[in-house]
Amino acid sequence: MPEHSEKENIVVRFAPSPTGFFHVGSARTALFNEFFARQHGGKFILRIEDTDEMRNEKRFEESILNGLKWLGVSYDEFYRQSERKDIYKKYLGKLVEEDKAYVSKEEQGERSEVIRFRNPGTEIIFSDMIRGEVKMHTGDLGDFVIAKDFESPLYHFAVSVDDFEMGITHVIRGEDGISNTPRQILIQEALGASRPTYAHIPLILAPDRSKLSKRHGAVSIDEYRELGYLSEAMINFLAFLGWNPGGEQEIFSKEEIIQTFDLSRVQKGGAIFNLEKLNWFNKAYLKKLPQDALGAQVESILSEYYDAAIVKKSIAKFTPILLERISVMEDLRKMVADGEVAYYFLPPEYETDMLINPKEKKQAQNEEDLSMLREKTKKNIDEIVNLLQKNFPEEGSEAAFSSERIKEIIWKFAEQEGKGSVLWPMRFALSGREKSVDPFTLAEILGQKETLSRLREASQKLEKKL
RNA sequence: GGCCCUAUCGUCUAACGGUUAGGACGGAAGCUUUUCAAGCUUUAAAUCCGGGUUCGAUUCCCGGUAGGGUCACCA
Repeated sequence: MPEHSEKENIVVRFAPSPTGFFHVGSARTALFNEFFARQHGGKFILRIEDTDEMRNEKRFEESILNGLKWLGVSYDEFYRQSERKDIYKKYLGKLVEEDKAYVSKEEQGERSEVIRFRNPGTEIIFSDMIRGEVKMHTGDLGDFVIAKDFESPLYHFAVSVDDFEMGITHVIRGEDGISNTPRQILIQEALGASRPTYAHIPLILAPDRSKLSKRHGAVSIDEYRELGYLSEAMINFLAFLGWNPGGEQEIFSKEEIIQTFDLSRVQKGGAIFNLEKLNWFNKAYLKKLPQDALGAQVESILSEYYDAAIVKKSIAKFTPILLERISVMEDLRKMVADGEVAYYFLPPEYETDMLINPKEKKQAQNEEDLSMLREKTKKNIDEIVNLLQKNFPEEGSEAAFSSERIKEIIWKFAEQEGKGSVLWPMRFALSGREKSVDPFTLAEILGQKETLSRLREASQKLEKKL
């Protein structure tokens, strides 16, 4: 709701260096820049800081670009520092000419000559939108190196020149940049540039409160995307790490975030990257997605493991059930690996006595009790078969074979005999698992024919043990 | 170590001098078609410590402690 957008011409930049895969912390910095720019109708510049030829890699730049695209971050201008060497050279020459920098003979280090900044050693006070006034001495910085030679500017110099040339009004970056600020301000002053407003956002931490890095698991945006996380969830999660609009609503679309975003409400302390909360966000967004789109994804994953035709047949029925159990698409593969999906497609294999309700089985004192339980369980399964056959006379009337109808038919009998003694065996006969969806839903998914076949199979297995 | 930043439930956070310190994730318990899942309900759980200022401090100030960042011819 910014009404003042026209007044100030805001220009921000996101300036990553392509020396690693797109980190979630970087992603959040990019997002905060974008929120701020969009809210104020300002300009958002993407600047690849690739002055270190030894460490840059094209694949890292691609990772950043792909990640930004995935997060829906669009930029108004794009630059690579490696393509701007003439500009740096010009300013370097100017500073040397004005004796604000000088070519220095070196006794140690890689090369015998570098360009150093003539540090006036003044005290720098700058205001930070998040932290307030920050004061630092620059004397102990000495005459720091700003370029290896006229062709090879170093980070601080390139940043300062670019921020100046590009008219950057607000520098929004990670807290690790805070101690770089005085050096950059010194260079700005030498350049005659105006000073941007700073906002140093807190770092994203690992669970042990150290800086989040590869040894803590997935830290790159690429990994989360590949695991099937939804970009909406990632955006929401990242935005709420260190910032929140104050109310009790947690689910915010990117548009809503842009509307309410406020740098002065950004937290000062670092925030731990909490995967469980991310998963919760993901699940919430998963639920909001249209079922058929999700069904297509579920189908394509399951078809890798099971007969595609069978998967296709009842995809619409079990997609919602599967979705209830996962927070990320990738979890579906885990479910398959854990055998939690197979019974939809293949007749289950199990120990016969597993058909007996475990609560009853536990109470059995001896072989005789157990035998009686087998008999009772078989009787109950037979009755279920009987009821089903009686009520669904024609084979193949799949449409009528609904969970509601099945429940209606079985329910009275189940209540009569004890729900546990009827429902457990029924469910187990159909799934072969101690944990599964409820028997009625499962029966509907399997269809009349398969349901009866599995029940009869169970009955026969019990028969053999009697 | 120097400089700098930070400090509310386990975690993310709300409360910008007066609240039974609120919400969410996660945990526990209960309910539901005696398994799961989902859902709903309930519940445990925090102002780092010590001094000030003030009628009154989570909130303001100082000190301590703890954590973090940064100190390149990397970015």
